[in-house]
Amino acid sequence: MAKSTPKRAWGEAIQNRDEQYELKRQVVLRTAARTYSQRGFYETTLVDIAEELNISKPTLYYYFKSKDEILFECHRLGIEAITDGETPMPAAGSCTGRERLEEFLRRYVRMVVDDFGTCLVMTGTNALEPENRGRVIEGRRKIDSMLRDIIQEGVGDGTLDCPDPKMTAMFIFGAMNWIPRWYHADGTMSIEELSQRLISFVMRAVAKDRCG
Amino acid sequence: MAKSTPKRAWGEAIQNRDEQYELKRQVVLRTAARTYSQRGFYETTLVDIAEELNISKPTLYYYFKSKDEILFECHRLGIEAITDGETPMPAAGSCTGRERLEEFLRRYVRMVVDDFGTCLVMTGTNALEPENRGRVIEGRRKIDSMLRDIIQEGVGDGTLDCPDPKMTAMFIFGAMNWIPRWYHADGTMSIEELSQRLISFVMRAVAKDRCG
DNA sequence: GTCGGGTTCGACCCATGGGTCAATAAAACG
DNA sequence: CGTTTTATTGACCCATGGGTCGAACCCGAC
Repeated sequence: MAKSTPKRAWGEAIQNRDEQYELKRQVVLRTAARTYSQRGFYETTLVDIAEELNISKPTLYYYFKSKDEILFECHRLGIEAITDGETPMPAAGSCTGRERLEEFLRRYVRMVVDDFGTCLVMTGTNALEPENRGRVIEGRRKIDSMLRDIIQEGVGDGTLDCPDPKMTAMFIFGAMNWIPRWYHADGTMSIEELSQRLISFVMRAVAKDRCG
Repeated sequence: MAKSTPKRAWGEAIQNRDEQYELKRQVVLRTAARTYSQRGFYETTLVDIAEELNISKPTLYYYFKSKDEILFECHRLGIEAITDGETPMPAAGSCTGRERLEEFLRRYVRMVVDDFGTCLVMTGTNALEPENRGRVIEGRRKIDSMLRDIIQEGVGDGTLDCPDPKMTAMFIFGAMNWIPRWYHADGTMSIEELSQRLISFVMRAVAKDRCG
């Protein structure tokens, strides 16, 4: 039960005040994301999160204004991992739709196995307050249309082939969003391997020319 | 807000006592399943369900012993829709693995768009009490291995082809379990059409010989 | 009728858990 | 060293919602 450092609750190196603050916020978010994903949002109490960090509940309120906000930040980070990746997606037209699809899938899988991505797809948006909820839904919608557009592009340039791009996108999202429910990074299979398998599965389904 | 029959809350024809009881139980379950799926388990209060039925909360307790039991029954019905279908799955060996796969997918999609099936895949098992939870997980495990076995069979008889049947099964379940999150039977697309699209998507990915 | 069981509900109980506050401890500052 | 600012917490508040209970109600049977 006791974490690695029983005395120094947070246990990071000393930095200046503001950095320290931001750093602790991040730690809270990671922990919360993990706990929300594992036990579910409503099954997780703020005391649970606090205990995992060896701090007290009111301290959480020093960094966040509500349980809801914590969840929202987790979702936001998950979404941004896709929409504002450090290296941007190759622009439409710069390569084939099929290549862009592969790149998108690789990114999305990487996102979805991360704490925040997992939290995004495991906890529904129901829990969020109306305003935050709207923002998250908007973000997801954006990601949805990214994939849809890529598929459409691939159909256009002849590298992909499927009857209904919109529905196909949903099937693909389903396959990927389900990953956190069964995949656990316990060494038996690397993320790269997982990602590769998913890509070949999808490619067999939608690529124009067959390739095992 | 007011339902069709403001006076007679339940609104079915009169039957004998026991049938009436069973019938009302079923109505409660359907309503609960729908509400749980739409708003989420924790966002749904027993009063919500009661109001939707024009009855009071204590009446629910005349038919069920807890909120948890209601959810469990919903899950149970969802699972049984697959495991104990009226017409049993064709036995292994009676036809090709590929044919059995198609049949399984058709069944599963039909299940997943039904109220209970939707509830099963939308609400996590976290909400359930340990005992019921175990039973549900056991049921899901059984369904999982059904699909896995079918795929394996297909690989064995040469009608299917995929590198990792276990993982492939998970991708397929993901694609199907995600359906309730975007598909709504509002007339624009029939369940049969949906089912057919899903099947061709999956078949392109795992069938040995290509067929658009 | 009126009796008796099946059915329904208003009113209540109470544990849970999100959220607050005033008081402390720990740094930073001079 | 005081003093101010930042960080942390024990103790508390209170709305919510699952669950209970006894009274009332309905309805068929004698």
